[in-house]
Order: sequence, then C-alpha cells, then structure tokens
Amino acid sequence: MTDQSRPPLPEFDLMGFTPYRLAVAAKRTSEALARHYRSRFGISIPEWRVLVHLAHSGNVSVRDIEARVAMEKYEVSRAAKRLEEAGLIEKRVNQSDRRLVDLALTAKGRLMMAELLPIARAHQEALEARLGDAFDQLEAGLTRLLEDVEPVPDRE
Amino acid sequence: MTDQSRPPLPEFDLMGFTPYRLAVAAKRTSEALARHYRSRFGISIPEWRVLVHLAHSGNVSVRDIEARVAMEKYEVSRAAKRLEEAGLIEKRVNQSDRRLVDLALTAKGRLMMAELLPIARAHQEALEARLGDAFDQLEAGLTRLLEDVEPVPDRE
DNA sequence: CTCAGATCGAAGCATTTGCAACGAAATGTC
DNA sequence: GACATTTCGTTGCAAATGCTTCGATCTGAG
Repeated sequence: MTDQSRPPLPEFDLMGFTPYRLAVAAKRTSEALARHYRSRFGISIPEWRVLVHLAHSGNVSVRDIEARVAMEKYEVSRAAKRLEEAGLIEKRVNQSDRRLVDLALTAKGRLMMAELLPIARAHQEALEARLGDAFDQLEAGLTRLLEDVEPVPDRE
Repeated sequence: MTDQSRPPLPEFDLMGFTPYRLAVAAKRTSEALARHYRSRFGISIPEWRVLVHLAHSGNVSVRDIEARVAMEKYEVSRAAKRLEEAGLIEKRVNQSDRRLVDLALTAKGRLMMAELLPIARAHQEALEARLGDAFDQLEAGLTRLLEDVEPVPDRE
C-alpha cells in the first residue's frame, strides 16, 4: 500500500521549481527586517506595507493602498485598524465621499518610520552588496516577471 | 496630528524593495498552480511540498522533510496529518528508531502525483518561455541568493 | 425624486498559522 | 540500571488569514 516504486513517477525537483524558489527567497530576505520591526514596534508585514505607503503618499484611502500594494482590501482594512489602535495612523472619513477612509500617519507614526526607513534601506543595500552582480540579474528577472505575469488571472 | 509633511521622511520605494518584490513574485507565480491542485484535490501549498518530496524520495521522516524543504516541523507534521486523513500518504513508525515516523505515498497518492507533476512541469516551462532571457537572469540571481543568505540568521 | 446597481470598507466565521509546551523515545553519564 | 539530556513529532492556544456577507454611501437611469 505504501508502494513507492511501482509506476515510475515523473521526475520533479522542487528545488528547481521557480515558484518555490521565489517563496523561499522572499521569506529569507524579509525575515531579518521583519523580526526587527516586529520585536521593536510590534508591527507585522501587512502593517509595514501600509506604513511605507503612507510614509510617502500623505492621505490615501484603503482602496488606494489596495490598488498599489499587493494586498487585498481586507488586509489593508485590518492592518489599518491595528495601526490606529497602536496610535500610529489616523483614520478619517473623507468628506467628499464618505465611503472612503483617509489614512495618515500620526506624529508617533512618522517618528517610528523615520527610524525604520533608514534601517530598511540599509537592509536593501546590504542585500545588493552581498549579491554583487547577481543582484542586477535578479532584479532584471523580477522586473520582467512582475510586469508580465498577470496580477490575478483568476481562472478556474 | 495627522501631519504628513513636517519632518521630511526619508524616501523609500516599496516597489523597489527586493523582499517585497520577491514576495509578490512568489505569490503570483504560485497562484495559478496552487488554485489548480487546491480545487482539484483539496491540497494546500504545505501539503503539496510534502507530496513532491515524497514523490521522489520514498520513505522519509518528518525530520528529513523539514531539513530539505523550507518548512517548520510543525508544518510538516500537520500537512502529513491531513494527507494521511485524505488517504494520500501513510505514516508508519520507524522500527529502528521509534521516535521517527516514516512517510510514504499510498497508491492513491501516487496516482494523484502522476497527474499533478506533469502539470507542475508545464507551469514551469510556461514560465520559462514567457520570461525568455530574463528567466536565466532570475535564476542566476535566485541561485546566488539562496546559496548565500543564511536560512535563519536568528539574531535579535 | 426614486430606486437599482456599484463601490467602499468592516466584520463574522471557519480555517490556518506560529509559538511554546508536551510526551515518548533514544542517547549519554555515572 | 538509574537518571539527566537531547531529539522527534504532536498539540493547545492565541492570533492571523481568507472568504463571504453586510451596511453605508455614491452614481446613474428613468
């Protein structure tokens, strides 16, 4: 019943499977920084993404962030809720369209980001330095991949 | 209080941040296939990884899989539990070391993988074809990244 | 103006995840 | 052999996630 050799299964190497490799690479490269802002500020990755977006885009709605960052709207909504509870952002109903909620960093949030962004940048630079030439190749590949592969094909 | 312009925050572009780009790339490239085996067989990504490993490695323990695939042992354990319940693998206590649990595909599991592996391979080939030259660059970058960046640095 | 339909964001609910603690079994020490 | 230590795998519990539904608001047609 646990026959592992009868009909020869097609060879398939997970280590050479690009989606898998990308997942591992994503996890490894984000681990160190994520751990940092997690232990230092209690921030999760979705929250971090929202914060970064707010850091250079002033007032934006949940919808705006959903459109730009690769996040579902409920992720943005929940991240925003936690960030508001933590006093890092402020939510305000947009007066010209009251369905929209404008998000903006509070002073506290700005302070935190002022500390965090340089660290993130340093991480990026460290990664670039470590990979050397391979970094440019990686980026070229990623650029092609991200521009080409549809965001959500959504077929069954 | 929602002052978004006072102390000029460092510029930081999330779209150019490699960990973010990798995460998006990983999600997009795995989406289509994951949806496929999910709707067709009710398999999740962790389960898929365990299955692939078993497909070409005969009897292995949870520990073995944890070491090879980028998964925590509890993920492997839980995936194995679900796969056993689904009748796709069999768990058997290793007789020479009874702490170990040997995992192996059942006939049903082998049959499923015989159908799934060619599809996965086709996805891989489609991706390679679509990216063209950029694929080789991507792979070169990933190879460097994966061999170089430590699995779990684990510093505070 | 009225009302159907679309859009925005929040929330309920079931499932999954991460972490820590645990029991069982093996190993090493005396 | 007795006992502390380590290894293996599982599980309890709290938190996070994904999906769907919901209410509120806006838009457009008549």
